[in-house]
Amino acid sequence: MRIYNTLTRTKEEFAPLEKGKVRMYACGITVSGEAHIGHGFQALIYDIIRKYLEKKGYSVTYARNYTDVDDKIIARSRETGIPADRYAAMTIEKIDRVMREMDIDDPTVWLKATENIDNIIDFISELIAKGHAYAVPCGDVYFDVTSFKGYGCLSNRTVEDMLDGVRIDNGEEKRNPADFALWKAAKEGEISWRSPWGEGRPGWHIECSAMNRAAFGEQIDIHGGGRDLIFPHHENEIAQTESLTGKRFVKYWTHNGLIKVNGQKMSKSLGNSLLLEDLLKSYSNEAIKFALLQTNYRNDINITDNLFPDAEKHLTDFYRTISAVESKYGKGVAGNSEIDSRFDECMDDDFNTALALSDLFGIFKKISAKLAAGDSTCADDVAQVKKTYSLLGIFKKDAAQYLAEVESKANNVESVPAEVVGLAEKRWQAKLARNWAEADALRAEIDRLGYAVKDGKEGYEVVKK
RNA sequence: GGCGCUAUAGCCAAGUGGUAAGGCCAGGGUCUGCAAAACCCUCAUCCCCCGGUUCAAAUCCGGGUGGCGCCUCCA
Repeated sequence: MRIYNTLTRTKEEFAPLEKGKVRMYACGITVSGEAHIGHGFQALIYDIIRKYLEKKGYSVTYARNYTDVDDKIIARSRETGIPADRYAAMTIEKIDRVMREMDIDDPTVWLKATENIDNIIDFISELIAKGHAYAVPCGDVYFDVTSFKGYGCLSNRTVEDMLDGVRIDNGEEKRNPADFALWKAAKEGEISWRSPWGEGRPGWHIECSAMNRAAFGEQIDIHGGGRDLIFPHHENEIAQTESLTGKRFVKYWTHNGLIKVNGQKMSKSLGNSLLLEDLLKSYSNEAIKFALLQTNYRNDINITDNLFPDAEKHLTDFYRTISAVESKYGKGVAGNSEIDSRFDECMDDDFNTALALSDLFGIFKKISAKLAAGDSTCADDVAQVKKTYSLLGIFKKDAAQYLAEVESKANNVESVPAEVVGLAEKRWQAKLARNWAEADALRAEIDRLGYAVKDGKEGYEVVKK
């Protein structure tokens, strides 16, 4: 199995530090707002990586964090009048709920910054003792980037490079503009904890280093997060942890691509954030996953208007086939090793979910052909597909349940005006009377109103064009 | 200005040395009063440009150009 390592910019053969065991950590969400599709994608891909490693026989410990104290949370707290800790807890609850709706599993361990304040303070104290960090009179503590020779190794930049674009705030008392905060002194009315440097709160980067150490010790196998975290967040984690331990912190650094909407970066300022909660109103969680996994996790995903509808359509087709097979032959027995080994072959190459999903079209073509030919082994193939692909979070539902869900979500999106419904009914009657001229005239009328009539065997359906 | 990612058909997208997967769209056909659906067929002599390495390159190297991102909070 090969994994792309951001540190070396190559795909490397995967071999954990300790045989048979994998320690992995993925940076979670700063809980200042709602979960968007980018958060969902990141949670999804690391959930899949964890599950695939387990399938390969590894015993995986997977930790994720919630950053539950930061500037934005404090700002939200001010705006809403809700205490920061309560605001964070409420947001976490909301995010957890939507992730469950997405059917993304919890990690082995959930870590929260506010529950690790002692670990963070210890970590900072040790850095100061070793000469890698310094406290300034106002109560801030900074990491001294010049004290760590490897600084910049992940993002491939030097301290000089960084000074080029760094913003210098006059209020800060840093020795070097590239130094970053480990501890921030509390301002009036802010949530804070007692520390050797006064009342304050942890900086963002230190929490991941400290919680990693608390959860795993000095070294881990896989560390993940969005590509936007490479610098400065992950660079700083390396600096903090490695200057303390003197050991390589992470064996494989992995980074997922970001979500773009019609070619533009998704951001709050552009107002194009797609919230999971909203998407789930229109699409099944499986369609959302299918859509996201059609692109390699390392690439950015460009969400175009037809991405989710197409994914839903494909899944609907697949589920219809599953339904037809199961109603004829019942539930089969998974035993098609070809489907499963081909899937593993794709996943072994840096979790190539895009390739694995594209195989489904061929697989279902064969299943349909078998069904038409009266070959009952198609039921076994269906059972295998469900078993194999459930790792990606699809085909986990009962076919009837899925089809009903999609229908109700589709109805949720479009409601047909009564006028059109009336015309369609008139047309159906004309059709039954074999009055083709009138039926066609009514079809044209409905068409003008922006709807289309589709006849089935037993009735008709009206859809928005 | 520095750093990184990326460039494959109208669109999405896989493919890291052996001669272009898959999906959408489009076109043709079968079927059906018509339409839709379904099914079948077709759809990149070529992978941004220019050089180089090689028997062989979309794939490796060098140089360009374009797009995106990071350098401030960000999955």
